[in-house]
Amino acid sequence: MNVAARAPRKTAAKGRDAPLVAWFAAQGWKPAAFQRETWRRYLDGESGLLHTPTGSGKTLAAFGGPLLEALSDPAAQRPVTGEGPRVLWVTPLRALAVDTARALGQTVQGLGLPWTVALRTGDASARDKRLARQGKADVLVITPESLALLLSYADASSRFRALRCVVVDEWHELLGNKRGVLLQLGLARLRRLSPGHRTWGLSATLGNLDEAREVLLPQAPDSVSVSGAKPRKVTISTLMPERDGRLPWAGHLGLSQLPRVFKRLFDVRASLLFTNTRAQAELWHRALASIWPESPATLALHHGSLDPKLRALAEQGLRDGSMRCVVATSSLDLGVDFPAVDQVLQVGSPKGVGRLLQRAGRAKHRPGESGHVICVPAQALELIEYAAARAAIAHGGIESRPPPRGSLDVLAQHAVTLALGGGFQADALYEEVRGTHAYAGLDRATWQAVLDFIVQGGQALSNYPEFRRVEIDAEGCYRVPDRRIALRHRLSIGTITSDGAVSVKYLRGGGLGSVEEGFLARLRPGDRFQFAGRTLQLVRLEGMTAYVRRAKDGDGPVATWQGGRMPLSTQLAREVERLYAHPGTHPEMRAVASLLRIQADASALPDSGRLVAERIVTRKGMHLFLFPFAGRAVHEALAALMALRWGRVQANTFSYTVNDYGFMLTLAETAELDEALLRRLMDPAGVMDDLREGVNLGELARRQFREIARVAGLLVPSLPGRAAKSLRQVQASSGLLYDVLRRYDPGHLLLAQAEREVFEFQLEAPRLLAALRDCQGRSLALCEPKALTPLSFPLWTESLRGQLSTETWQTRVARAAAQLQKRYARLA
DNA sequence: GACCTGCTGCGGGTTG
Repeated sequence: MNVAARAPRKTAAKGRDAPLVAWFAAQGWKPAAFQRETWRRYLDGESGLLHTPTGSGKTLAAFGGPLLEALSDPAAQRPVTGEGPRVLWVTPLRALAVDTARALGQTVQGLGLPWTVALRTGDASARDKRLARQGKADVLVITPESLALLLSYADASSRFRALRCVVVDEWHELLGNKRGVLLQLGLARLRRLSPGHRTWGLSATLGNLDEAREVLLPQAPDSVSVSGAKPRKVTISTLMPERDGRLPWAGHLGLSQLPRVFKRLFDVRASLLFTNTRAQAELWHRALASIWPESPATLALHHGSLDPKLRALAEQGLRDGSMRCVVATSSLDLGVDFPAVDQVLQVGSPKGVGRLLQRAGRAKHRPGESGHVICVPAQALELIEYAAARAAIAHGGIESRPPPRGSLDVLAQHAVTLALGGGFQADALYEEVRGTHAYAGLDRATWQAVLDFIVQGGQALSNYPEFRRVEIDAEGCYRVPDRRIALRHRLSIGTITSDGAVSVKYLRGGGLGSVEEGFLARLRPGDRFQFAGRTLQLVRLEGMTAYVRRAKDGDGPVATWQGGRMPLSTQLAREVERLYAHPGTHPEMRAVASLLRIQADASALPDSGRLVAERIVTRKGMHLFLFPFAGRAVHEALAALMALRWGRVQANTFSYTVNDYGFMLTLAETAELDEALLRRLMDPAGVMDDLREGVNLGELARRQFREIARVAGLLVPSLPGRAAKSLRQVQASSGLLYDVLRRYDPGHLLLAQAEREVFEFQLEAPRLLAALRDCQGRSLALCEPKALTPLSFPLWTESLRGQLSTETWQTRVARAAAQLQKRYARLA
């Protein structure tokens, strides 16, 4: 149930919240209706989810309840002495934790409560860590990982006795991933240790808000979502191509828009320029720096592979207003607000509705003012995505974040944590974890397999003592007897895994960040490369550290990373598809009108009820282009699937290229193709079996297994301060484990988990199935255009990339583009 | 003349 905050009801009017209202008044504020509503519900003993945009007083809404409770009860004001905390505040980000701890501390002080507020994250002060550890903090701000750590101490059960309230900030960020699952387990533990406390989640707008509440509060199925302040209106504008200035048909960098972006940057004081990839951010930063008229210190770069010190510098500049522009990736999507930012720009595809909203919201918060983002297209078809995002926002079509279920690696980790944290009884813990959303369906046999796994590693590994982590004592209690195992486990707590990266350092010390081994492998000492917004020269590579010196200038490749795939979200893709057929009045659609005319004339326009297929024969062979608009990952699986099935009908050699709109299947030999065959190739029946055969499942599962093995505690983590392990080392140990298990214990729970995750995450099987079913219901427009079309051209250029040098590639693309332009000139 | 693909997040210590 979703309730909007109304005027406070009678109970509140009776004045239970008077102390806070008075305090607010003294600050010159007036509590909002949703705040008083949240306080009232808290005082009535309720848990719930508070749905409200950032910067709207949600902190005081969530903190107010426990404050009021304490103000009316002298016993609750007494500082805790080992049984604390009273309030546990969970946030997914360290930086946010710091900010929150400060804000909560000021409030506590302002109200004259003798409480201690402490921060418990990896980088918290020793004092704060000690307070947390000894249960002497009244208010504790913590991350899901640090909470797991606290639960791993033998006296954990006595350190949460005073708990009255748990607040989970930015719950939408955790809901859809394994970090959220780890937190679900932690919360279930807290409910056991301290029955009766209340839990409040804070969430931004989300497609599955009700589900978000149910996952957070499985123990309170009739709890409510309180809607806070109205979400800020967000407007989207596009840096339209100038009259006659056309946009490229392919590509994603957007540097052709540099002069116009540059002008926009100097219209205001401070801007955030968002890109989709780290390499793209590096390129844009470099391009801007080459024409930057002000002090270089006013332009900065921010992404996840930069040294935290460099990132902090950029953030500080945004905070104190000295920064003019920061080029950033998602590393600045979240977290602390930067009131000095006047304007947000997004280069290239927004990828998702929620993502664009989030970025738009990073601009200055002024009461009553709407959020705004200026979209900068890198290629023509992206214009449609901007219009689609605007349309989706208008009717509230925002993405859901589906919560994971049954992640046995996380469960195994949690079980070892609790075995450390005073030990557990199998049956009691079974009931406890079944109380979470993620493991509500856990059966006895699987639970037993998890227990066997932590006790002896499973049958194939039982001879190796390092996998026998947990012992069962005479009372049937599961415990960790070995201190080394305890240390190892605490070191590998958490669900975030990443492969070893090479850190980049100056000879005289001073880290710049990290790059991937694969990128450095292409360089020799003396070579130059672009990273961290600088031109660097590689001096030498020592283990997992690259020593560099600053190069005056010169080229060299820009650092690249092989990150996630970020497929276009289903919501956005559907909207894009709809706009092709029903352009409406969006200015972006007017700008692509001639392009759509070409597409319609030479082939057909996509539509919600129509699937466009193009068959084009070139010297290379026969190309089939198909446009299901289902995102990269799905298209990859779909292309593999169709190649396999087609090969069964007729022997041939297949290759494919994919993007977010569709894929291109290339056949070495020309083949017959009609609608009936196409439909057969896309038949949803038997998809799973065919995928198993068609994609290299073994290799995918091997990779997925590496991450699962880490979370489950099978891989020995490198100790802090010691050299990081190279990818090859980790690959070797996880690969060995994988092979051993496959051979001697093929039913091992983690192997099954790896395969499941390959289907779910890498192949996006649920979305693939949905796409296939959806295609079944559509009419087919099987066209045979004489030349590449606006939709097929980008895929064709993509397919050339692997085969040609950059230069030849450029020439080929340019020539093809020129030919196309001539052919289509009469239409455009 | 149009072109360089792929994000983010966390985490030790039983002592000073």
